[in-house]
Amino acid sequence: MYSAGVSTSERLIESTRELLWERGYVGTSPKAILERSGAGQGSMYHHFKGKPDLALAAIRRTAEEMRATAEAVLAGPGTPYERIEAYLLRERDVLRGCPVGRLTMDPDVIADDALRAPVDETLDWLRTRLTGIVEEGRERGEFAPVLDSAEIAAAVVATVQGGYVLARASGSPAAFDAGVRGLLALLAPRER
Amino acid sequence: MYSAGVSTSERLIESTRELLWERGYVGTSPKAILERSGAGQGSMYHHFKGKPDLALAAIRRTAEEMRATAEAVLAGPGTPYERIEAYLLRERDVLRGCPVGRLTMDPDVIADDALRAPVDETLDWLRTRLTGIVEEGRERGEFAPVLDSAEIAAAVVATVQGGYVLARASGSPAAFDAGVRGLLALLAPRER
DNA sequence: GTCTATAGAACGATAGAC
DNA sequence: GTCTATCGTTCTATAGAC
Repeated sequence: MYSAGVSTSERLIESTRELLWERGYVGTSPKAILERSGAGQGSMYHHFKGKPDLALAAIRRTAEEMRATAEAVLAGPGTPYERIEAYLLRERDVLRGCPVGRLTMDPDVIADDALRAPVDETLDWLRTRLTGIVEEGRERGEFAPVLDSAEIAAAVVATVQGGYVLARASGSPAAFDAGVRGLLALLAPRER
Repeated sequence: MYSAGVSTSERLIESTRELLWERGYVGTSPKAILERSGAGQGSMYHHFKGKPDLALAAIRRTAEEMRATAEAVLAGPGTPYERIEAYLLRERDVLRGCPVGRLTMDPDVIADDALRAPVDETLDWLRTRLTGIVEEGRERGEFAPVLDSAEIAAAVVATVQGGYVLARASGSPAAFDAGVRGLLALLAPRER
């Protein structure tokens, strides 16, 4: 028998994902999740052990989605520089911030190893993925040999994460764009 | 008549500053502030209109302090590159994150123009200050003329703010250091 | 200026009927 | 599997004594 819509547990997870992105873990209450999902109190505690358990399911899915989105761009065509450029310039809802990175400012997420793990793994995967691309560019002569691939990769991810901070502080995506363009200018292959 | 210790309103502000840094605005309750400061319920509402008012006083002071700390390094001796390097490498309690930047992930701070203002102004001041230093370096020939000073400044601030994210995600300051070193390597004056 | 008492709402979770 | 009812606590704020 096919359901006309989505399952209750599915709606709970999706509503939690939205709220975690908007308000973080500390700022998201079970009550708000229930209101958004349309589920009742009992349903939530039937499908999940509690707020941390539901949040974990939501965070895991968000992390997985972020990874897939990044991979789609990073595995695209072009030189290493062009692929990094594509990643940095890809369309983003800048003022909403990074749904994964923002969780690092949540004390209850950082304090809980299970909740922090998917955040850590995702950002670590991204750095490792970018390290490989930078390394490829170094071997090709696109990037200077003196550069450390892992350090450049960290700088790329940090610029994005920090760009969100600047944009949200100023209420405009302009600061994010400026930081990204600055980094790309520094990274750009130049005649030497 | 001199007080033996600090005033109650002073202790309230300092306790709020600590809690905002550790737990953010949403995660900080008046009750927690009272417990940490040792003040009673009545004292807090005598000196401040409520949580937002007290938080505003705390945020303003933290912003002022951050600006003074940055200025102390940026106004130091050395070439523009050396001063930026000194800023990036200055000792930090990396895992605690930035007491100002972390507030951008707080929905209630971003939603309140009065609370967001000191955050915006501080990061904006920092970018402007760095823009001037980069511009000076460009004029001296330390940085390539093709570089946009404001964009480089934004990249510098973003790397720091994003470095905190990476460090907190991984539970280690190493990722912060890597990003900073990556940026410095890209920025370093090279023979051309 | 500080204290205790109290308020109404929201928090996170559980119980038990259906 | 979903619902309503309820629990004990915390949240933010106010009242009023001292």
